[in-house]
Amino acid sequence: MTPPTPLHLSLAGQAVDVLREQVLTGEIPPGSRVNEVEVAQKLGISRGPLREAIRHLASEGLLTLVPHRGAFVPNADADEVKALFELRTALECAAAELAASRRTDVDLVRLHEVCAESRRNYKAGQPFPYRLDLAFHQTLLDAARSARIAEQVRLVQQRVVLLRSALEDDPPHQHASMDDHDELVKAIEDGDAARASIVMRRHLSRVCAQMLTSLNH
Amino acid sequence: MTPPTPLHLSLAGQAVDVLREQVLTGEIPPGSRVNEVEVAQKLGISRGPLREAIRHLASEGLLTLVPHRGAFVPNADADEVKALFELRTALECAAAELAASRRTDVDLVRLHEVCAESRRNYKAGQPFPYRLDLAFHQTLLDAARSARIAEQVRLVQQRVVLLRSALEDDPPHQHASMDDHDELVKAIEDGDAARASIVMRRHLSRVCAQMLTSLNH
DNA sequence: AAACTGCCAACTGTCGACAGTTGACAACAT
DNA sequence: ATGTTGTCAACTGTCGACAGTTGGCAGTTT
Repeated sequence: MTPPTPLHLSLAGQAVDVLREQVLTGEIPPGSRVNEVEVAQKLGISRGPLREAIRHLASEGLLTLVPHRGAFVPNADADEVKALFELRTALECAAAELAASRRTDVDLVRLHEVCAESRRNYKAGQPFPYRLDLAFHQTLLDAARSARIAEQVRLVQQRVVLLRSALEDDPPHQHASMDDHDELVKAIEDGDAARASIVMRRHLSRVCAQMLTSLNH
Repeated sequence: MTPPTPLHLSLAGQAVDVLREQVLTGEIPPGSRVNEVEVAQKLGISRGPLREAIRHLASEGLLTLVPHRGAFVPNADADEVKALFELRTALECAAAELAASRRTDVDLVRLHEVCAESRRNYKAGQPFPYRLDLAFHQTLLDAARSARIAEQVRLVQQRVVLLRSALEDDPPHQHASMDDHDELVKAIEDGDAARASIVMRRHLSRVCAQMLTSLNH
C-alpha cells in the first residue's frame, strides 16, 4: 500500500528494525545465513534496501559479513564473551562514575524504583527478569548523561543479548546481581565515583563469569 | 580494467577507503554534502556500492545522514568534542589499565622507542608531529591486547582527526603531552594499572581542553 | 516591497536484471 | 574405496532506470 514508504521511515530503516528483532529473539538463530532474495521477498522489499539493512546490522555487530558468502548471525564464543565484557566494563564503569557526579534526585528515585521492583519480583518467587536488569542499566546510563557512551553500551548490550541464550536463571547469581545494583545506587547517591566504578566492575565481572560457566554447560 | 573487482576488495570497500581518506584529509570539507551521482561517476562506480560506502562511513561517524537530503561531513562543535572525549577517556583509560597488566617486554621497547623519537623531533626544533602522537596511542593499544577496545578507539580517533583542524601547534601543550606519554610508559612498565588510568585521564583531559580553546580561536 | 503559491530541477529511495564468484555434487581416474 | 577434476546451481556484487520527495525560484497577490 506504501510504494516507497513516503512518510517517517525508509524501507531500509524498517528492514533494520524487523531484522534486528528477528536476530535478537533468535527467530533467525545464531549460525544461520541471511538469504538476500528470500528475506527480501518475505519483507516485500527489494534487495537494495535489504542490503543496506544487513550492512547496518553488521556495523552493530549483530551480523558478520563474509565476502561472496553472505551475512551470518554470529555464534556464542568464550573469547567473544570475554572481549565483549572488557569493552562493556570500560564503558559502564565510566558511566557509573559519571552518574555518581551528575545524577539528579529524579535519577535516584528512578534507580531506587527499579531496584525495589526487582526485589518485589524476587520475593514473589518469580525469577529476576532480564527485562529489569536491562532497565536498571539503562536508568543508570540516563543518569550518566552521556548520549555517546549510552549508545555504545546499547550496541554492546545487544551483542550480549544475542548470546544470552546461555544465561541460565541461577537464583544465587540473581541475588548477587540485585545486591550489586543496590550497592551501585548507594555509591551513586553518595556521589562516590570511585566506588561506583569499582562496584560496577565487580558486578560485570560476576555476570561475565556466570555467562562463561553457562557456556560450558 | 576490473569490471566488478574480481579479487581482494569489493567496489564498496574501495569506495570506503577512498572516501574516508578524502573526508579525513579535508578534501571533502566539513559541512559539505556528498552528491551520490557525482561522486559515483568520479570513482567510476555505480550508486549502489557508493551508497553502501556512505552508510558505512556514517556508521563510523564520519558522515551524518539526512533523509532525502543526503550525507554531510559533520562540523566541529564544542559539545561534540566534550562528548567525544568522554568516550575516548573511558576507552583509553581502560586500555591503559589493561596495558599495565598485560604488556610484554617487546611492548615496552616499542613504547620507549616512540617516546624517544618524539623527543628527538622536538629537540630538533621540529613540532611534535601528530603522527607520533597517534603512533604512541596505537602502540599502547597494541599492548592492551583488546582488539575490540582498540577498534572502538580507532573510530573515536577518526572523529577527533576530523575536527583536528582546530588543533594549533602549541609548544607548551606538546611538551606536556610528551611528559604525559613518558609518565604513562613508566606506570605501564611498573604494572601500575591504577596510575596508568589516572595519567591517561589527565592526559586526555589536557588534550580535550587544548582542542576546546583552539575551537574558540 | 513583502508574503504567499505553484511549479520545477536535482537528488535520494527503490526496483529489476545481469555478471562474477563460491561451494557442492557428480563423473572420472587411481 | 578414495582422491581429483569438471560442471553447475545458488547467491552475492553491480549496474542502469524509474518513482517520490525536497528545496528553491518565478510569478502572483496584497
